[in-house]
Amino acid sequence: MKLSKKGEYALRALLDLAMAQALDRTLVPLSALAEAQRMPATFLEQILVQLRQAGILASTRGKYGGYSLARPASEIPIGEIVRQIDGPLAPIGCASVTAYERCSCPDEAHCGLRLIMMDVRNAISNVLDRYTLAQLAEVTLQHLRRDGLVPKVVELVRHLDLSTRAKVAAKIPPAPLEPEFSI
Amino acid sequence: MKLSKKGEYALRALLDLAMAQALDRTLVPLSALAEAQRMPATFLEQILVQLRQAGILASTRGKYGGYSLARPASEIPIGEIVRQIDGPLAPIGCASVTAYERCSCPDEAHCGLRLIMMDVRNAISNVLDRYTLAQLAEVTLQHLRRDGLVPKVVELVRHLDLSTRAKVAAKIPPAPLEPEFSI
DNA sequence: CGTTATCCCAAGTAACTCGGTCTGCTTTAG
DNA sequence: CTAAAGCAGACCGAGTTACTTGGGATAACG
Repeated sequence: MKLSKKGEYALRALLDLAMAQALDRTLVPLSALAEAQRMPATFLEQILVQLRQAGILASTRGKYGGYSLARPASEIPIGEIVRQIDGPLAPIGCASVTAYERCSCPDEAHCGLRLIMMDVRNAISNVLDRYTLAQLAEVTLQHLRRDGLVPKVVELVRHLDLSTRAKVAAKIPPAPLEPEFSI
Repeated sequence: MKLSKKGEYALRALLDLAMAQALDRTLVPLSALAEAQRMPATFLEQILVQLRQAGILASTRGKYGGYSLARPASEIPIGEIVRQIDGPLAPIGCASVTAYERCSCPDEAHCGLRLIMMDVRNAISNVLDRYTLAQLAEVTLQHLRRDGLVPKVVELVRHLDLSTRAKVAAKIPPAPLEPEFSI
């Protein structure tokens, strides 16, 4: 029931991005994301491209460019990220809701295995599809604040020319406004 | 969050074995298990060996031999089978209860990802560690009975010389008696 | 303009895993 | 002795994973 490294890196990067955004650093370069969580930058790049193509991430090119969330973090369920990178949540195809696939067993109608695996898939979905990136970021920030800390990614962005970066960031068209929390 | 084919085959074979046992066919040859669920016999064999070494399965060699459960089906949680074949249930090592492993993130104490993945691992465990093979077999048998059917594996064993097979089966030392149901 | 920091994209790749097969035993009932 | 079973383990091709490499395209800044 493993999550791939790719999936893990995607979640780490997005979590950092969401926290940075919550602290008004909306545009974060790949290098900062990679360093903050000690992930191989070139590998992470592929993942971020995939997330952009999936409409989860937006990017700004050129000097002082970087990545930002394409939508408010509160509208990005963790399950969407995992599905995008690692495929369906269900342990076997015939138990999947979003990507059902017939399995090899001769009699699916009477297959107890399928029933139990549907339970598992629902249990997973009940966690991953309920939590959003915003909640995940909020919880993590609370933990950090409690110990008087700031996310490493934010530290790293601080060193950069902030005034210019802010100008670039300001150009991002539909300023992703955070709607009210609703859970 | 996939279950491997190996894990799937293990569960299918054990489910058939448990159903066969519930219908007084305690000793089932590899060939019947493989055919009943259309699994490649030589591959399945490796899996069954692994399950025997793990103390889940017992085997009887020689003509009219076969496999049987090493313990009552009610004492074999599905989670144990999955862990044995596919490793820990947790999506990432640092969220595992039974096989914790430090992850690469620089600050595990404040890692929100870990928290949510522990939720996932608990959700999975709440399904797989609560259901036993006996319950799985019972549910499946009920479904079959409702439609007047019998598990294919039992059909297949029927064709074999039953009197001899029963004699062989009788030799299995501590007749795995089914204790009272306790859920 | 050129430099520099950034993202974009496609290809390559080493190691590993998956899903098996093949070969040749040993054990046991008849 | 033979047939039916399990045992042991080497082998293998294809795919996946987790990366790296290399060569652009963009955009700010001097």
